[in-house]
Amino acid sequence: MSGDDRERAILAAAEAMLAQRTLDEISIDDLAGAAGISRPTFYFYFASKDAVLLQLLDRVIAEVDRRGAAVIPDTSAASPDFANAINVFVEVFAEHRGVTVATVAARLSSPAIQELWSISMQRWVDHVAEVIAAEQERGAAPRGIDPHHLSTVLNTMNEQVLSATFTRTVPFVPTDEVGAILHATWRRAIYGR
Amino acid sequence: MSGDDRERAILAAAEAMLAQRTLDEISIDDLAGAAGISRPTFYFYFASKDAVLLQLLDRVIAEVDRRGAAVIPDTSAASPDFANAINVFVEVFAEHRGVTVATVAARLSSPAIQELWSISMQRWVDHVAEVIAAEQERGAAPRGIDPHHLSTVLNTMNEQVLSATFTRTVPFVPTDEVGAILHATWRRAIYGR
DNA sequence: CACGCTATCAACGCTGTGTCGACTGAACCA
DNA sequence: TGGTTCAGTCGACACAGCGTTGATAGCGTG
Repeated sequence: MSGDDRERAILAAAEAMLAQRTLDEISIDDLAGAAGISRPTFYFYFASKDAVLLQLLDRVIAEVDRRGAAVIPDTSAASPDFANAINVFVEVFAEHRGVTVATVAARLSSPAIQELWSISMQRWVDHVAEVIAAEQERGAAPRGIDPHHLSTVLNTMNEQVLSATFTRTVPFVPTDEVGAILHATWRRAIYGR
Repeated sequence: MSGDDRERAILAAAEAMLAQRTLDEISIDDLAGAAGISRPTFYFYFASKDAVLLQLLDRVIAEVDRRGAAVIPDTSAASPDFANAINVFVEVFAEHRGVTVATVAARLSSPAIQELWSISMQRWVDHVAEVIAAEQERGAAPRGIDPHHLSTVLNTMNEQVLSATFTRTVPFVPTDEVGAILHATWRRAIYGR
């Protein structure tokens, strides 16, 4: 087994385990064992557990961006399609719920994860803010809330609502309705009154 | 110094430290030291760090409920006052931001904190859901989103937006505007279109 | 064939947690 | 007054998990 295979094995083991338990219920020994190596050898491939999660998160974010590029609401569109964009988020994060949930927890303790998540969030927030501003510009959406602030709270809402739904932390909204509920709330918050 | 004094000293030390650093940057040794006792003696008073946080959180929730009772929107009110209710949340949690931030982190690992937070959230969600339902009933708010689901996403949004604001985790909205922004978003989400 | 590079791990030291057993002193009887 | 109880205290231990060091083994390549 080559080095690349080992690295892949660690990542695969981590994602599989994260589907079952928290990151800090997983020891480096567990990961190493699942990849067929000893703990010190783990450090040859990754500097820490967080570094593994960081790489998993990086993939997930790349997938969101890739699948999102096709459907992300356009500033120039007459009536931007938020529903599809939100659906991409819901679907991709649901497919990787272990990584998603672990990220939400780990970003509070790991600066690296914090930063990666932060940068991605900012990109999404900025883009949505532009779309909202354009809608206000053309009179389709009312002014009254700063587009960037509104975009921030809506994106933050999505993040936490999805995390709660995935972990079934009451109160939460059902998985199969979460996309529709979020979208309806966005539409009202952006276009309402 | 009596036993009760020691217990109070531990709680006070914990809240003071939480204003500066994370719960898991605080060791039991730190808490014991600050309260003038040794680590084993700490266990005479609390079963764990989480138990200390649990008690601090309990107080904060009690304060929210006490100060909230006066202003919580009434189902029978002609036009419920969400602004004041949200302000109570913002103010009380801001006064105890250390405890608030630690709670958001610890509930992912501590079942006891999870449960206390969960139960309180559910109470707030249920109450707001009733108010929304009443508003829909009397025709002041449009139907289209289930009141309980809407209440869930709005309360979840508040929780996360406040946490992000307190930790200054970008993207976040400024502290002095967060109440107004949340309230404006609630109003649109409940009454909009 | 020797040099360097990848890959590996036994063994170590460290930090933090939680427990056990023994000790102290004050209050409360008998 | 002298024993008993009990809240309060801590030294010392065992343990889990992290991260590092240093030594080793194999493989390719000039």
